[in-house]
Amino acid sequence: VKSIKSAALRNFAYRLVARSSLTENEVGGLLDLDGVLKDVPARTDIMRQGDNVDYCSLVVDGLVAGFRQRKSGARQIIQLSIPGDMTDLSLLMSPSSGWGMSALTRTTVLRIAHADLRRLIMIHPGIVEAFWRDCVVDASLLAEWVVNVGRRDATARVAHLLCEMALRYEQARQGSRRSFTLPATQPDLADATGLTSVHLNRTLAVLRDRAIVSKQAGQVTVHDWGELVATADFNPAYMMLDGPAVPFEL
Amino acid sequence: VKSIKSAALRNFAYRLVARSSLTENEVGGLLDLDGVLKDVPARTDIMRQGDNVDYCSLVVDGLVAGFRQRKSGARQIIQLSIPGDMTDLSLLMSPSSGWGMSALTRTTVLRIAHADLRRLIMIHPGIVEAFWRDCVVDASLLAEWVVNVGRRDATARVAHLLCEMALRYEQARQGSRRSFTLPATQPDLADATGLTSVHLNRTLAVLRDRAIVSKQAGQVTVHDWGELVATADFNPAYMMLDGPAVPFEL
DNA sequence: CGTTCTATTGAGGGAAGTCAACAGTGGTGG
DNA sequence: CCACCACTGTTGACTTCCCTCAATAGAACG
Repeated sequence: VKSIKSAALRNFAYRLVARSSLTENEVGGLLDLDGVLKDVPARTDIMRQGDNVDYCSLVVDGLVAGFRQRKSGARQIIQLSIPGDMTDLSLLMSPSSGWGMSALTRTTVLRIAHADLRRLIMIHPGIVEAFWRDCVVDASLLAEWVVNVGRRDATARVAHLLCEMALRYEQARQGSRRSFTLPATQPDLADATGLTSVHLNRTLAVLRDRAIVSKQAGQVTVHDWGELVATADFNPAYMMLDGPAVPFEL
Repeated sequence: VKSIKSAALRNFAYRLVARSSLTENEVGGLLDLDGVLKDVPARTDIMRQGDNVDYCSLVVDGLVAGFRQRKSGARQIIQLSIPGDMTDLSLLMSPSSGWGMSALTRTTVLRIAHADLRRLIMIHPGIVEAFWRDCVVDASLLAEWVVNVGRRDATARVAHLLCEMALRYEQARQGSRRSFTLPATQPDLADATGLTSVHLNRTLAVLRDRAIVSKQAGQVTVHDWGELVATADFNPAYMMLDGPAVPFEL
């Protein structure tokens, strides 16, 4: 149990360090965090929109979707969180959750109290910056999702989502861009791309028939990365993967 | 000139204070900021995606759109900034601009150096929180835009955008939700909603014919706010207008 | 006073949605 | 251990919402 927690915290620290310069001391503070492990079955809500909670959820294993729902029931997935992601760091700055959270597959999360996180950022200014920057990165992904559903047709949309997830899993050292595990169902992917599950199915078939990418029971295999990038009109700049910015100082 | 600047800074402080508790001292620090006023003609780029700048832009007057563009040229507007908004506070956490900025109408912005803003947040921890929270609010708007283009039809989409802008102008004390000035052309609104300008025109016609809302040369008149909210499936919770959260402390 | 942008309208086409049926699959409980 | 059941994936036929192309009038701007 202890090793599971520390592995998860290491993944989280790794994600932060990819974009922010942290001192050894600060990384140590991150790794010293503790929380409560929660196992969540597939297809169950972790949090509802508007809920007030006093902890953040670090994904240890599985896949978590943030979503908003219309009165009609139509669901739009806003964000996908993979192991090593904190699903809702922005909760530190907001009294209640801006969107619902649902486990798409069997998932385990580590709940870390806001009080602990706040204590940490009071001590280490570099961590404030890293957390804030993490929220900015999430916003940049959101902006690209607006472009995705707003200005790409179904094929490009699905291809783009797969490009993004490929690089994220690769960056998190959980597979490569050529092959990774994405335990989301077709209805889930439809909700993430603003399509219906029927049309998403047809779109995946097109990408498979063109020998670009295929998905079998959660396993995504990219046969032609170049073609995938081309059909998605994918430019990874928005993911801010270019390494840490200059340290935060005057 | 001096009074223009300080009015703009007051508007900005007002926006922050609506969601964050700041001390008098901190507000004073904000109001003491200074920068360079820039006049920008209508339909001109302020910043291109990927540009590196060392200042943030506070909208003094006019309307600024943040957008991303596909290789094909298709443009998606990501964000609209009205007077009192800082267009790109997130630049403090990112080496280069994640999206382009364009003035939709004749606009004047106040450029404030990153160094000055950083100096301010080094001194006042409450301002760090306020800035960070401002980025979180922007992300929440982005999330709702994903829902908008992903899961609403054209009528609801346009209605929703108008609801959001109505409350924002009202909140910023620049008109009321029944009547406000939105100096965006129909092609602009189309780019913000993921529609074509032709279809946006027809959609506006529908809303006008139903006596819900009409737009004449930048002036938006809401004839039936309840109907507008209903057709938009609008729930303002995501705008975080419920006043300041508890002050930031342990 | 032309030029360019903006708003409007029509006709036709196409991408994605809807409804429906069925096969595969995995989990669960008897 | 097997049988059931719910979920997932797949396919077909039909519909519809939105796009495309095109033309024109009006407004803003130099």
